[in-house]
Amino acid sequence: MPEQLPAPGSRPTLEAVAARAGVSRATASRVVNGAEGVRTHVADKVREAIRDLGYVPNQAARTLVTRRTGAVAVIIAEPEVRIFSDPFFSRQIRGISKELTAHDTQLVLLLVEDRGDYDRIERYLAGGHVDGALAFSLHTDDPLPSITRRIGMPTVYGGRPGWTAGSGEDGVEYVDADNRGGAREAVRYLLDQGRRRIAHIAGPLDQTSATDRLDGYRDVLPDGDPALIAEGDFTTAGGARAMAELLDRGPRPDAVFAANDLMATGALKVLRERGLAVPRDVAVVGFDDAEPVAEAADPPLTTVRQDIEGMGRLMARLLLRALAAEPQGAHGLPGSVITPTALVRRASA
Amino acid sequence: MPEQLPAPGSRPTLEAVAARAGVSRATASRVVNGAEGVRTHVADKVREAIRDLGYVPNQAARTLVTRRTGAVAVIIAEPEVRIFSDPFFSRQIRGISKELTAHDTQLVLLLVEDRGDYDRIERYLAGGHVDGALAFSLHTDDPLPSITRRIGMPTVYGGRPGWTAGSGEDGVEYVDADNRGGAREAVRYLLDQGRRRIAHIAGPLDQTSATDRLDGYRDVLPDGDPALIAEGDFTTAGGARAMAELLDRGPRPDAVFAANDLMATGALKVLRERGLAVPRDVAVVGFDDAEPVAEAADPPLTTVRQDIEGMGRLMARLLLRALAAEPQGAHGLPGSVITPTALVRRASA
DNA sequence: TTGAAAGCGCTAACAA
DNA sequence: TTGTTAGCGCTTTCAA
Repeated sequence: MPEQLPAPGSRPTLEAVAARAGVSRATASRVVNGAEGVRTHVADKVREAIRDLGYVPNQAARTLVTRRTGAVAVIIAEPEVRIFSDPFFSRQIRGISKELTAHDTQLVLLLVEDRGDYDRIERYLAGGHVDGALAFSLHTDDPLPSITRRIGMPTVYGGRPGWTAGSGEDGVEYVDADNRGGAREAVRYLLDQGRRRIAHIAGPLDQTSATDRLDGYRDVLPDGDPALIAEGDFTTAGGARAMAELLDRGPRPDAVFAANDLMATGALKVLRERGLAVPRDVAVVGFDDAEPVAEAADPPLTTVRQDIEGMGRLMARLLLRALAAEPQGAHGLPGSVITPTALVRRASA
Repeated sequence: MPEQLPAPGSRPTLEAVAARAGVSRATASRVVNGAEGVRTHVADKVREAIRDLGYVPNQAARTLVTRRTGAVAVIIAEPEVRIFSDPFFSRQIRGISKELTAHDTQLVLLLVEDRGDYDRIERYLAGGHVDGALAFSLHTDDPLPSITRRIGMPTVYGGRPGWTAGSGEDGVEYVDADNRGGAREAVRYLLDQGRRRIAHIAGPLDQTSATDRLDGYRDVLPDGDPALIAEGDFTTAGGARAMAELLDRGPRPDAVFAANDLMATGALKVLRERGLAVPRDVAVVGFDDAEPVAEAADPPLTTVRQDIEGMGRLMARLLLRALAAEPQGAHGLPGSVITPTALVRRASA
């Protein structure tokens, strides 16, 4: 007769499992955690009790003693507009989720609505809810890095942070696409097609993905006309605005390289409205190969593909590696990773 | 001299706060939790100690005794394709996140990749990681409801579950848009425009959002030609396929009501390819008013808007209410909620 | 190979 | 109004 009958409505504890299997709590714990040195016969009995009782370990109790939560925070701080119009985030989260799941780690999503939210985020991270963090799209003055540093939370960034000059010095680890190289390839391609006035619709220049792509454009066209560069904001509307600006400014460009597909779509729309044929009059190249935007565009977009889901997986993998290396505390993370891009040819250029 | 010096690298505990403030742990706890009956002077001293030490309560310890985690799971089980091409989810998550944040509740994201994942989900929910769950897009045979029922996890669904005939009987609570009413409005509008052969591109008929919209279409056209109905899958490609089918089948429709905007976009593309003018030859109406798809479409889509973010907020609110009512255990949730839709007129019809 | 026992940090009776 | 105390369910020495 087990003396530890579970209270009605509550879940069975390890104590109950132990009692049912006729062993001590310690032994039951060993079996649950797959530790060595338990006689197979005993282990089997424990497993049977676990099955019978439908036992599931209580995470809070476990965390309290191990100081590990088995959870990772994903922090997304991005103005409303972009999160929704850009499939980028959901794709990357998908990659992250796959990798975390494969390692029995949970994903806690923290959406930052406004600046004041950072207090909440800091409290949350410091409260021991998660073992590490993944963060995206940092602007130059983002308070997150100083927070994670202060509380010693291992963090991997998606996209090169604005304050990092080159590759991962100062201990910041990140995963990014080869934005600069991809941009170079796009512009070179347009050049090879015989285009001579190649414009660029840049993203918001407080984001490194935007500046890196602009840098790539300039690498190929170092003596380009500055009037051929307009700044957008990574949205369709912004792309349209920039395209209109470009057309109004002076001699018509015969090609446009937009820093993402959404802006390229906006450009397409303006070109159509103005009666310009794509690619005959103006060739258009985007960036991202965003699903379904790029393929569904009219005409379908030639664009620079980046493996977004793969980048997400990579971020998770780097973080998990860091966590395995040091249970908690200072970073000391290894280098960052730059993933390759590839030009995808469709009808727009 | 406080005898409880925090171990190096670890965070200060309530014990340390109490020692520094010269009170007992219980009193410190009362201050942290804003309980009544602590002299202001004492409370101030405790708060000062909290500030000085940078104390943040340990969630695991708290959860262990209160049996509350302050976290809610959001479970998304949807084939890859749709999650990424449809802004629906990110929008709804946004609404959920806002509401949860406002109530100091965390959002744990569980993405279901395949059927086998449900074991993991069940273990997770049973492990006391979260107080409740929000789930989406249940197909008729989804195993989730039986799981949440078995382990007594309060759950609110997004979209009417397939096994529910009408409104929230059998204790299932959900939030859904007025799919049927919205569909009726769309079809009536086309009728009012003088359209006579109105086709419908339905969504996958194992989802209630698809069947409800089809029902709305049939409400208005009870004697319609069955050849005017084609089934899609809520993707652009599926919409294109269905539109092609419709055109190949027989007398050309002069209007199409697609069950979502993505499929409407696909239809638009096929119509354009076949040299049919929209809306002159064929009027097109979508559903969702998806950002940026509907507005960016060519021509911009007339569509049925639903307040997706609001639905997300509502889901969270219902769940939080249920959690407040009963700390844990059986459901007994109040009724479900149907939110209104509105026709948005643009150029396509 | 197993068990006894000491906490992890916190809340919540109950006493004072 | 405050303090003492008994756990919450688990892991992990340490001894047997």
